[in-house]
Amino acid sequence: MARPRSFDRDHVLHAAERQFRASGYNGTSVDDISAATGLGRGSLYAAFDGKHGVLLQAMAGYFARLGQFAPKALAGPDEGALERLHAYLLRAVHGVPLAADVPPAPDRAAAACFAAKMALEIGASDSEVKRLANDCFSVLATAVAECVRAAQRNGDIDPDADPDDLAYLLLTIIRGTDVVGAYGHSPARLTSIAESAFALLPRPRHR
Amino acid sequence: MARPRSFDRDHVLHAAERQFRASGYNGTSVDDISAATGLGRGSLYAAFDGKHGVLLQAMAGYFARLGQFAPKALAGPDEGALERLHAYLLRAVHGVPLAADVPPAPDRAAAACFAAKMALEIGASDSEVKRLANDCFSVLATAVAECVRAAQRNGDIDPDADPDDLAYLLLTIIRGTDVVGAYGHSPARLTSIAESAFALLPRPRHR
DNA sequence: GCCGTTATTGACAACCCAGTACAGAACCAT
DNA sequence: ATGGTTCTGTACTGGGTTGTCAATAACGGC
Repeated sequence: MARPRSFDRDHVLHAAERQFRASGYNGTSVDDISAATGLGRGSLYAAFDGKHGVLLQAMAGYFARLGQFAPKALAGPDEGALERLHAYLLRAVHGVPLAADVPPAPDRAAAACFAAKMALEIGASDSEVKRLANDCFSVLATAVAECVRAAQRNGDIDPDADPDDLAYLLLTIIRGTDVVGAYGHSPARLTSIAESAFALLPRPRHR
Repeated sequence: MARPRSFDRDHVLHAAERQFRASGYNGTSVDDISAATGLGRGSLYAAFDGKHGVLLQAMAGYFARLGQFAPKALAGPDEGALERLHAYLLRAVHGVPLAADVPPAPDRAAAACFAAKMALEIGASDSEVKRLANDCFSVLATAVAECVRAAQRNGDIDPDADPDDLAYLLLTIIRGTDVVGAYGHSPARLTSIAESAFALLPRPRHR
């Protein structure tokens, strides 16, 4: 009946996300997005309603990927919960893990949580971005807290510890490594931070 | 001999810092800086060499304030070291503390570490900003590590723990709360994160 | 094969921005 | 007072930005 789209929507949004990640929101022009995605200006406006629309929809796509991967990586039987937490922490510290085995990104600066980066840059004046970013955080917090509870059931974490508090703390550390990574610190340093954090998790009092 | 400056250099840089904090680097125009500082374009260029110069010098001023306050807040006798660490952590979580008793900022978003915010936004493509930000981090890391060592000498922290690792971890948490704060979480939640982190510090094995 | 419908493209206009140039003002030494 | 020097504000320019528009291309039902 009518001419079909010549591009894959998710693919375009992902390319735009990479661009926003690399240059920030205010640092990327519509022409940059156009070059990164291969789409002309007109198509961008027709399909996504301009720069801000691209951002919102790219963040929604990011949120969807996050909500799909994180629970999968953290859920499972109680026996392996602590080890899953350990593995997730170690990977997250080198960039938000969004796929099973692919390392998140070549350079650390481009691997920081997309939602966090946008929230820090424009969240103060863009409540929609702020809300979307918070949603991303909530999904992760829920998944991590559930994993902590599993580890508690298995006797690997102090049952008196509040699993939600612990989840918030762990995610705060992960987000903190985004910043420390942006300073230029080595992956080894970030791994060391993650290991230190993991070692401090409260173990059961009496064995 | 010649006409003297009609403005206070540090005062101007501080106003510019506030503006950069509120809108980001790419989000503030020279006119914004002009309005925030009360200086005309000409003066800005003559005194600070344009927008980028203003940023660099504002960051240098921030670094200086940081290097002056943090060691003062953390240094002292071994007996009080753990408590100083506690107090610093609790305050830092609500914004980088730069003065003795003034609370850092009214809203949390504007209180995030200036250096960290700039490093995340443009550090990937501006090595000078990246270096300055890292300097800020190093000053804090040194001061915190020294305080950890003092607490270890006093028997309040496990002497087997690596004080540098611990300092990095604590600062990572503090930087992480900048991000979590930007999501819009309440001060109470941030305090809770800080208390959780403090509670997990490794205490001496046998009392 | 034609036609309605939708995507795509490139160009265009209005606007904003960084940086510069110039003219005037303020100060101090003499 | 006056002149030399430096600060201050404003107007200007070249470049880049965003959002829109009209013309063109592609597809599928008929």
